[in-house]
Amino acid sequence: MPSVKWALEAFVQRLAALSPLSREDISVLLSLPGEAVRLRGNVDIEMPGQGFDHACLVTSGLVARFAQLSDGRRQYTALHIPGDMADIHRVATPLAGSTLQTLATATIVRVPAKNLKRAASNSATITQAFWAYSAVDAAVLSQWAVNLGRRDAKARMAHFLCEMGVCSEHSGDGDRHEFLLEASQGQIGDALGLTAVHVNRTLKVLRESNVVAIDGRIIRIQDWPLLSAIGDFDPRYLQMDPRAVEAA
Amino acid sequence: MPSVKWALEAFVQRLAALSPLSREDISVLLSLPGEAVRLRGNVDIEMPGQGFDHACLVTSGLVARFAQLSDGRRQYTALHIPGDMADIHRVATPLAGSTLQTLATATIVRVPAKNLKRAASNSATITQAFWAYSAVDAAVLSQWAVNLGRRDAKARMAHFLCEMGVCSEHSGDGDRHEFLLEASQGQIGDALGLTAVHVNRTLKVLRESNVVAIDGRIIRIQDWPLLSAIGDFDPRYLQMDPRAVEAA
DNA sequence: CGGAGTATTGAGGCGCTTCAAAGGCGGTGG
DNA sequence: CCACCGCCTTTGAAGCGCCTCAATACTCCG
Repeated sequence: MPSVKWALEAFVQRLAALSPLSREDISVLLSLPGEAVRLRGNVDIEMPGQGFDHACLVTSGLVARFAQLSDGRRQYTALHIPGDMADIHRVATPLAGSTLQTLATATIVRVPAKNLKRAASNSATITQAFWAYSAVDAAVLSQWAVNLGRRDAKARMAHFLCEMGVCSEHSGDGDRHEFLLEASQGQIGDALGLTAVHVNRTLKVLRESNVVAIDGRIIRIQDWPLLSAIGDFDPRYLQMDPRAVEAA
Repeated sequence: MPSVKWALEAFVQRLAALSPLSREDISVLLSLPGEAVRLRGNVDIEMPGQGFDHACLVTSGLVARFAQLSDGRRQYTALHIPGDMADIHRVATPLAGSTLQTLATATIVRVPAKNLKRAASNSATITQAFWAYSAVDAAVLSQWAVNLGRRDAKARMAHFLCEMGVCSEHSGDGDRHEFLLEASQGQIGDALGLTAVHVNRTLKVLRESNVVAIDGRIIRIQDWPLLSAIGDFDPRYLQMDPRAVEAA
């Protein structure tokens, strides 16, 4: 049961894994203020066009970053798990118009942007860590673009499930072979650029070939090697997987 | 005719527009060393898996950042015009496996990574500027993901042409209504997640409805309002367009 | 127990891909 | 200098993948 304190610690640990931080940096980051908020599913957290006052630290649940077309359809550009600071990039460019939405019930911590700015201004190593964090985020996004542009529905789904598996394992609850994915099929469609109906059919194919089993929103991956082959999945880009880091 | 000096100046100007830089920062950046290289089209600049020694400053021509599937198909994740530092994000996370390819003949400047690292380490404001630059790059990429996931070929092409128009105008050669796009239809397909054949058909539709005219690789946009309506294009995300910046 | 959101399945249609072939253009070598 | 070759563009025909519309059943919550 991730607490607010846990989420902040996880975030700082991730930063430290990407870029060296001094003991003082870490204590500055751990004492960042923030207001915890609990939200139900399918709620928009930030409105586009508004000023950027607060960054969003995910504490429990799942939060999607998305962009919207003028007709209202959405495309998720990232999914954030507990321990992620979903929109820290806006500290660097407040104009960037990304917006956030909860998938299921989630609790988030609203961290004032000016405190993040100040922390970055006062420590070059913190700025570098934020930059590295944003850069990994962008690397994940570029894999997402490949998924959308060049893979068919089955491969897209397989790649997505592998990514979610590795992330869940890293976030501490569940391992990659069995984890909770708190998203409806329509929301999965917004991640994969598919309709809800086709998400359903695609999952059915994977289920019937005994690659994955689905019980409610629990995903059990029965044949990881096959699934990652179908999705052409290489976990290195996540910079999260201990097994992959070893290999490098 | 963009020179090496011009490209570096354009890059520094762009940085300064995104994040405040001191006079000293600017002179440090302008004296960055680098080796100019001229490359023909369709050449891979960086191989994946190699270490990251040099960043790539585009001086003339067009350079694509891409990811590759195991079957060899490519998806471009960014197109870089003269004045862009194509892979500066790798200074922050060298593990990020983005690779570069020239589209047509291009000249680039290879800037040693360690000089960029040192410049960032010595100045917090330079680090912030690099971070902001990467963040805008990521914002463009997220629009690209929306394009791939949620728009059909015609809208995708329209959005792409609008983006290229604004970028060309900003880079100084041509305006948004008439510019040179040095890419084959197959390469445009790699940007849009389409086959070369369908790129051709899609362009034909746009030509026959008198929205754009194409003469070799010169794009003339005859009806900008209509094209940007078809593509649902809003230039603000580029953080490049003076008219859009005014509006904000 | 009723209602809203979600999952599931079918039928039909369109959009994009694949395969194929012909013509244009520039570069290279005999 | 011209013939040739490779790359690019263009167009056609056929097929499949995904979407749209639609209907039914399930689950959670008030």
